[in-house]
This record gives sequence, C-alpha cells and structure tokens, in this order.
Amino acid sequence: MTVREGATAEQHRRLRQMIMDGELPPGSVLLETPLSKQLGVSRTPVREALARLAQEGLITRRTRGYVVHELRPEEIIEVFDARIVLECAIAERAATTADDFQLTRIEQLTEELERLLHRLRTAGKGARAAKIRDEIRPLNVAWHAELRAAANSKTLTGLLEQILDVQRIYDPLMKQTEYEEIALGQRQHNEIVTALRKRDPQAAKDTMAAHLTTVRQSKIAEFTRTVHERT
Amino acid sequence: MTVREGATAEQHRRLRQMIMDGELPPGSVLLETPLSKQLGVSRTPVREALARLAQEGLITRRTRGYVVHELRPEEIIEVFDARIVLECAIAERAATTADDFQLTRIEQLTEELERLLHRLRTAGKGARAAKIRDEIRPLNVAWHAELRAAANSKTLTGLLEQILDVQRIYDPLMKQTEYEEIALGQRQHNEIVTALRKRDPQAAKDTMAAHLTTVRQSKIAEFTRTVHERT
DNA sequence: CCTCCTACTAATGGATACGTTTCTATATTA
DNA sequence: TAATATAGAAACGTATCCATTAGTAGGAGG
Repeated sequence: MTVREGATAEQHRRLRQMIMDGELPPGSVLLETPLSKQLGVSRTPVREALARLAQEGLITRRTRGYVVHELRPEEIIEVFDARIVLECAIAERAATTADDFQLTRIEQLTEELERLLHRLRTAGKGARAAKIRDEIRPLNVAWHAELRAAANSKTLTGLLEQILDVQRIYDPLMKQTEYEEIALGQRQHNEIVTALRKRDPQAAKDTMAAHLTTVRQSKIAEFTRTVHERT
Repeated sequence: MTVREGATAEQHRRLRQMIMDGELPPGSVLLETPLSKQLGVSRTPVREALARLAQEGLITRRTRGYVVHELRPEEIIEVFDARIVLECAIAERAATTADDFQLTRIEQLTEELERLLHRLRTAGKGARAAKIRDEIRPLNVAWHAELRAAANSKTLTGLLEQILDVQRIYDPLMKQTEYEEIALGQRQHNEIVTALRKRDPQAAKDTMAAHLTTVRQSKIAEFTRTVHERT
C-alpha cells in the first residue's frame, strides 16, 4: 500500500525538495494562492506547509507571502560556525555514547568512502568521475547522519539537522569540491573514527573541529567563486 | 494605537503563555475544536497556532490533537546538555564580538543583581524575600539575553532560545532555588563578565560551563525532589 | 465477567467563501 | 516630466462547510 500522507505533509515535502534542488533558489517568492493552483491543492495545506518551512528557517515571511531564505556571506559563515559548535559537541558525545554496532556502521561507511575515493582518483575529471561523485555525496551525508545517531541526543541532533537544512539551500549553487579537499576530508573522517574507537571525546571533538574548519574554508571559497561568476 | 496582531499570532501567544505559566502542564491535551470555542475564534487560527507551537517543540502531535511536551528525566538532562553547548559557544564568541555598549549593559545588570542578592540575604525567607526573588528572576533572564545579543549570532541565539523555551515548560514545576545557589550563580556571572572584559574567549567559555553545570545540578535536584513529591 | 462488534459522537484534514489589505498600473496634476 | 492620487486586481486572514476517521459507549455472544 502507498504510504498514507496528508496533503499538508506532501506539499511540505515537495516544496522542501524544490528548494533543496535549487528549483526555488534563495530569493524566490512563494505566494499561497498561486502555489495552491500550481500544486493542485487548496490553499489550506499550502498555507500549513509554508508555515512549517518558515519555522524550519528555510523561508522567511514578507508582508505578502514568503521568500526562500537568503543569506549574506557573513551569515553563511555564521551558520557554519553554529554547525561546527553542534557537530563538535556531537562528536565529543558520541565517543562515549556510541555502541559497538553504531561504531561498526560508521567504520563501514568510512571504508566504503575510501574505496570510492580511490576510484575517483583514477577516474580523473570526466563523466565517470561525476558519477562517482554522485555516489560519494549521499555516503558522506550518511556518515554524518550515523555519527549523529551515535551521539544519542535527540535535542542536539534536531538542532544540527535544522542548521544543515538551511545550509543545503545553498548547495545547488556550489561548484564541485576539488579532489584534494575530498581526500583531506576522508583522512579526517578516519581520524574521527579512530578517536571514537579509542573512546576519546577530546580527540573526537578536536578532529571534528579541524574537519569542519577545512570544509568551511572550502565551501566559502566555492561560494564566493560561484557568486562572483553570477554577477 | 494597539499593536495590530492577527488572531493566529494572538492565540499562539496566549497558548504559549498558558504553557509557560503552568496552566497547561506537560501532558495536557490540546484539541483544535474545543480550544477554538474556548478561545473564541474559529479553528483556523488555532490550527496555525498549534502548528507553530509544535514546530517550536513545546507541544507534540498525537493521532488526534496535541500534547504539551513531556520529557523523561534523562531527556531533561539531555536538553540541558544541549543548552550548555550552545550557551558556552555564545559566551566564547561574545568575548570577541561584544561591543563596549553591550559589555556595559551586562555589567549594569550584574550590579543590579548583586544589589538584589544582598537585599535577599537580609530578607530571610518571608514574603519580602519572595518579592525580591520575583525581581531577580527576570533580571537573570535579561542577563543571559544580553549575553546572547553580545555574541552577535542570530543562528546560535535562535537555537538557544528554542532550547530555553522547552526548558521553561518545566519551570512552573520547580521549587525555588536556595539562596546559596543563587549566590554562587552570581559569583559566576561576575567571573564571566570579567572574562568578557579581558576579551578572553576561553575563560568566558570555561566559566560559563562551570556556571551552567552548577545550575543544571541544582535544577535537576529540584526537579527530582518536586516530581517525587507529586506521586 | 470478559471480549468483540457495532453504531454513534466528535475531531480532523482539506476545500471553499467572504471581507480586508496590499500591490500595481493608469491617469491626473504640478 | 515627475510625483501623486486612484481604481482595479490579487493575495491574505479568518470563518465555515463537508467528507473522513478516530475514539467511545453499549450491547451481543462466548
């Protein structure tokens, strides 16, 4: 049977997807009435869906309708700083709370990423490489998700996921990450896993801080490059 | 002129207040239809208000209606841990971002609290003391709010305020804090202010950690005492 | 006496209707 | 020509309506 899903939930999911896919880039205007026609439902579920997106920080209210959240460069950095705070806390916590099953899964994901990374190095820069990147990305997301689960804090996890959502609005605008940066990230993943196994919260936290700081650097560089080209 | 406020915003505010005041303690059931009659508006704004409260984490959806969010003891600790993470990050950040004007205001609040604390010590335990406590509480809240402002991060501030709201659901269930604990908190406030003035992020962070750890201890102690009595 | 079934009540999700507010484009005046 | 006034269109906030669904009480059967 198909999953029973209310119209509100469905439109919420659809709009969210459209934002994350870049179909509705930052600054896009969202109006209740036209959207309800476009999506083929009445205004009620659209209204509710928009209210949820607003509370999630993905869109902002205007006097009339909503706008997909736009961040000024310094705000992008600010959001990333908050992410670092939360994800470091999660790494630190996970070092003590992760059970063996969870650690094993993280290790498996790390190894899988390792394999893909080797394939990417040999693949160079063509269509083959792009395909491998498409496999790497969700695994990376899964790696961080597994770490969150291991930290065993619904509160921290929830807050971090909120932040990640806001960040993802800008993902479609980003250029692809350089191979060297991915490789560095992978080395750091390995270090973090080691720290978790050693049950060393301080090391887990510090390594995560290093990891995210480099990711931040590269993302900001990508972003400014990209925005520069769009003018 | 009175502030123009839609029915949705008004009911949202009213319900939130009722929850914070303990008029709707954790576990209370909130149904759209009865509430709309009780509050004297149609279901539409009530619906929207409930949806917002849910997104804020104050109430949770059930198959039919909502319930004021209930936390198991270990979840209360978890929420507090998240608060510590965020508020330490804010203290650390504020040490570099706070401008002189903000620092001065925090110092003024600290001094004001100092005066009230002395008055409380001499007032003993009667109705006079209760009155002073009623003055201390909002100042304490203001002190922390001013610190958040000084950290100059809408993101961190927003996340922390979410957490604080969830915590406040349980405030009406708490017994009053002992004088000694308030006094300790005040000494720590002073230390934090000193660290901010010295522009020492590490000290600000560490002191805040110490401060919130003691607050956590006392709150948890209060809470278990209180819950114990309610059985 | 307990369990299961059925019929009823009441709440929800979604659509629609209506009055109000805001935006926009056109026309008028300085 | 530029600024402003004004009329019309469009979106919003709130109320109401209807179909569906989830609880509930009461009765039949074991």
